[in-house]
Amino acid sequence: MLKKANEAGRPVETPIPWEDFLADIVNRWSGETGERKQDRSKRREQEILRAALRVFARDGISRARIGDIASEAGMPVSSIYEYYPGKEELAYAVPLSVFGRFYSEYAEAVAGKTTARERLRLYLWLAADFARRNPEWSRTLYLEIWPSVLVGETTVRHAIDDYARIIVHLIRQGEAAGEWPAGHNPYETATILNGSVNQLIITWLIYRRPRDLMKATGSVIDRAMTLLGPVEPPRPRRKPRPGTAKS
Amino acid sequence: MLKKANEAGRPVETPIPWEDFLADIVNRWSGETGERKQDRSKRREQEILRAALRVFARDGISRARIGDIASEAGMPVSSIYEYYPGKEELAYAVPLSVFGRFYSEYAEAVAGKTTARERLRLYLWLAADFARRNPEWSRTLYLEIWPSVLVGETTVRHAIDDYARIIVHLIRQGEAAGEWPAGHNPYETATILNGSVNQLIITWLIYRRPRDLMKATGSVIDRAMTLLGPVEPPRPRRKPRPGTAKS
DNA sequence: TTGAAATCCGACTTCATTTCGTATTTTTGC
DNA sequence: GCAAAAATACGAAATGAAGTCGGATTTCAA
Repeated sequence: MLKKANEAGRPVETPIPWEDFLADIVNRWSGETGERKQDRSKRREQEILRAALRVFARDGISRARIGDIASEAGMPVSSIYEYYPGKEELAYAVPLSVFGRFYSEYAEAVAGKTTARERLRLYLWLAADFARRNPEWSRTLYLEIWPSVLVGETTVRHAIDDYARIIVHLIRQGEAAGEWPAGHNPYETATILNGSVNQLIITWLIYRRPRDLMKATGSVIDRAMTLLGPVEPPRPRRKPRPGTAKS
Repeated sequence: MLKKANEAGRPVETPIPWEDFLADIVNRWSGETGERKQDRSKRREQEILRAALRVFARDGISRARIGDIASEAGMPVSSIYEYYPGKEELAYAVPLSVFGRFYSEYAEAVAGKTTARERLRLYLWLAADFARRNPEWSRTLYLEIWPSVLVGETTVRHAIDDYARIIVHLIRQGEAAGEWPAGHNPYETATILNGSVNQLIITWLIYRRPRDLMKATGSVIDRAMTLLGPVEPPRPRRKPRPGTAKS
């Protein structure tokens, strides 16, 4: 097992087993949304969240009205306040309720993968695919919540931090396993990977371009991941040359 | 002159000279903010914008109150409405008033650069540096305006579109000049470059990390730009496509 | 200087968020 | 099962910020 040195005084913690690391995160976000005692209330809370998801995605958080969410959920306005202290808190609860599903999906899908490269590729790919399949959620998360100043010390912020943590972890994992060289700052690499995929998703959400999001995602991920190092150590480097002049 | 083929029916327009292309954009955003007749009004409008910039950056757009902006600017609330139809429009006007400065700075700094690679590198670098030097502006732009759903067919959106257009243009420029091969989709390359730098800026704005933004920016840009191709093509001896450029 | 246009500003209106007291339903103790 | 207690539901009323209006004031050009 390769032993990694600390850099810049930050504990690197490579030895944490991948399964534990991931399970920890999955558990943290798959919990129930609230702490309601009665069953009826739990159902009601779900209805509020589903209604809020739709209305927020349709009108944007700032233009959305609690009244609309209430009627969409089929209950009086004041009942919303029984569950959430205000509009802002509700807006933060909405993406969280879906975040757990993303991590679960990933945990299940990644089970068969053994290399850090495969795991990382799948992770980035799934992020885009999940956003594509849950457009109302991704609209609210990527266009309104994620970059917002308002995200102070909130729970959503921790969920988003975990999102990035996984990428950094996988980069270190690949270094430790010798899948790619360890020369670069993992945070910088993660910034490039994460930023590329986010940019792709955001552009798609706003402009519906590229038309085929997942095709572009595959292509962008593959290119960005070449920054990690050679695909397969023994293989001589060959640049992708898709545009052959003639067939 | 290199003739580029259209792809996906979108006009490519490579032949547009760089200077004209850039001057066009600089002019578009360096104009005056409003169409006020009196001098006093122009000063007043500037005061509103400056006050709004501060308050929006401090409280976030949704929490900011027009009343606070008014007192910060030393005028009654209703005077704000004399200049802007509402809070949302004011929020969009704020970043625009600074956008022109960014393009001007770039136009001036890029004047000496002759290769597309240098121009592109400077552009990305300046974006981060400008954000760092104007934290109130960048906070509002990157964390609230830029990704927002609310940015429908607004003027800010066009300003942001131009931001991305420049990147794509420079990538094509480098292809045309043989600085790097032309095999890749320029939009994908632009997504990676743009996304990486944006991610870096956003992370810095929220977490103040990396501590030294510009050092990290240099490093991230250099790495991401290696995706374009070899650093120095001594002589473009073999092009992927036949019949390209000058013999 | 002077009048028309531009601008200023305090009071008022509108509308969405949030609070509150009571009614209703669910759970708990026996 | 049956109260009593706890949890939840909801209408109405309060709060507060955004936005409107029309008369007063200032600017500018002739």
